[in-house]
Amino acid sequence: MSTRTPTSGVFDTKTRPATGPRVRNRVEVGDDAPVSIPDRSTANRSALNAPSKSGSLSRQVARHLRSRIMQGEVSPGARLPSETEIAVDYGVSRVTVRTAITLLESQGLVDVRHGSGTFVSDFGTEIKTGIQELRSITETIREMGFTPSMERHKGETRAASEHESKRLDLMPGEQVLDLQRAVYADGEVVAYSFDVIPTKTLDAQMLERMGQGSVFEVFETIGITPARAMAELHAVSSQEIAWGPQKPEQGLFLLLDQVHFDKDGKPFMYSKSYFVEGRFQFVILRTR
Amino acid sequence: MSTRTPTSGVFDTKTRPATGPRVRNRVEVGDDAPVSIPDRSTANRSALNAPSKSGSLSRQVARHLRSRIMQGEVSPGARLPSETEIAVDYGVSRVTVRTAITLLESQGLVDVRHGSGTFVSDFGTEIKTGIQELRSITETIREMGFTPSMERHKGETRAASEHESKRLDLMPGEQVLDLQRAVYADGEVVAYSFDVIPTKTLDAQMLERMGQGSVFEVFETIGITPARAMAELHAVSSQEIAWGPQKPEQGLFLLLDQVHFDKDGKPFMYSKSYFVEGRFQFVILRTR
DNA sequence: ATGACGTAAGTCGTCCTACAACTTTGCCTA
DNA sequence: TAGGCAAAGTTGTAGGACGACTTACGTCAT
Repeated sequence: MSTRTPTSGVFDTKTRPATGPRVRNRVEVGDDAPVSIPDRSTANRSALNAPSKSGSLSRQVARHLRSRIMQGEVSPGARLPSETEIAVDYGVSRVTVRTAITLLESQGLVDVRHGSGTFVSDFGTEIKTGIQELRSITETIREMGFTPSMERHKGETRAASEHESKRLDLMPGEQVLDLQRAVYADGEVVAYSFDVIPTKTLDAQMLERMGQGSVFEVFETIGITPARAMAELHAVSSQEIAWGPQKPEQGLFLLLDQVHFDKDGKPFMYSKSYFVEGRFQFVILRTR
Repeated sequence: MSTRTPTSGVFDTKTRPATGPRVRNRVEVGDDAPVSIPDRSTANRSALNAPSKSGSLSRQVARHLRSRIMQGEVSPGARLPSETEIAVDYGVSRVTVRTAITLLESQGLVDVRHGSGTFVSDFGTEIKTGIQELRSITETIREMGFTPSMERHKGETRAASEHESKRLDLMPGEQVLDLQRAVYADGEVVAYSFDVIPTKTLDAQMLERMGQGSVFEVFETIGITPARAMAELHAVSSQEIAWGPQKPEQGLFLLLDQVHFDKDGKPFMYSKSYFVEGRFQFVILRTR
């Protein structure tokens, strides 16, 4: 029985005025008035302004819904309010809500059933460390309940190789920061990270900070927001990758060969992350 | 320069009469149909009927667009026709096209830019198989332009192991079909597939057909629609997996250890797919 | 009382039309 | 020539309507 009875009180029904007037009249768009925002602000509508108002409206709604689901506002298997309800709640059109939900569905977070409703995936919340979500390794480790740490093995600037130039869309011979680090979780090595970062947009101070903590966090401070990464998966068996006292015996790794892009689609980092087989669990939710 | 000049002749202009009347009259489909569908069927609309008419209309459009892109009808970086054009072309509403494109975008196949157009993603490398999409191996191979084939190595019924029972939500000792096959693309082995299928819901004839072609297709015929799969990724190095004359030397594989669920969330297959390293390119688009 | 059946309400899927927001192009003006 | 502005094209959102599908419930015959 995976079909539950629609929980009526989920989400926010309680927090809304039950019989409010709910006005939605578009106040007569003035002829020459270039912009006129119709009066349809509401509780969650304004909530959208708080965390992140970047991107299209539907993406904002998607983000907001996502965070609410992740925070357990709706339990797995339970039904979401109808699209119409959500639309009214956020003060947006049903089209926008549908677009947002389509996004969440493609991420496997919810399950839309024609004629029945939209349900939170039964495993959707368990896989928040799924590989298809872009986040830093340290962040992921921390979220899994371990304490991340890093050991820098190498950190020097050099000319980019042809392969790297192609990936990073660089001119031949441009300088890059070559960063080689071991990643630990609770003192146990879980991955070896090889990052290549163009120095073009960085100053010396940034270069130094890159070696310390999370590369992602440094990027954030200079206004580069990682938006997506195109990753290739490979199985690798080699003794040339690891180093140090904890160097794994068999030399078996899962390689994530990836180029990171910012929100404008510009590549800003090329990295090869070798995850020690067995120490890190990669989960993918595959959908149609 | 990731922004290319919009190639004007992309997609289907060449394959259509350049200045033709652009007939858009209904071809057939008539029958006794009481419903009167507005006259907007067209070339690609009918094309939707051919390969796979399962799922919602927008999913059909998404599949069709996807296959066209995969087959290189539009080169990476080039612009797709406008949503309106596509809608007219397929004989569907723009909303449906938008839903389809949203899907493709979330899979990383295209890049939608407000006010500019929809572009085929250009990440330096050609887009290959997105791993987060759930499809049969044979289907994927076929879409990449190769001819898939299979060789059955083993196909017997036995009692499920404890591990398998847990994954498939079975009672202890229940019977399963143990299927071991090699997967070929153009005669070259690319993967070794180990499928475990409960026999509970199958008759003898189905069991036999399972061994022949795509398992997914057989499931489709009995009303079981694969909806999602929870997959674990591993790197494996072993000589115990492959067999036959094309057995790879180094025995290095990328393992996809996954449980398949139907649309109701019930598990119906547990499979371990060992992909020969280097023969199959897995791509993941990671987003925030 | 019980079971089968049909109906009605609720929900997602698609369609249509219209307009806002954004991008690109190219003409026009200073 | 450089800059700015207008227009055309494209995606994003809105609102209303109806079809398709699912579920719940009441009715009726057994």
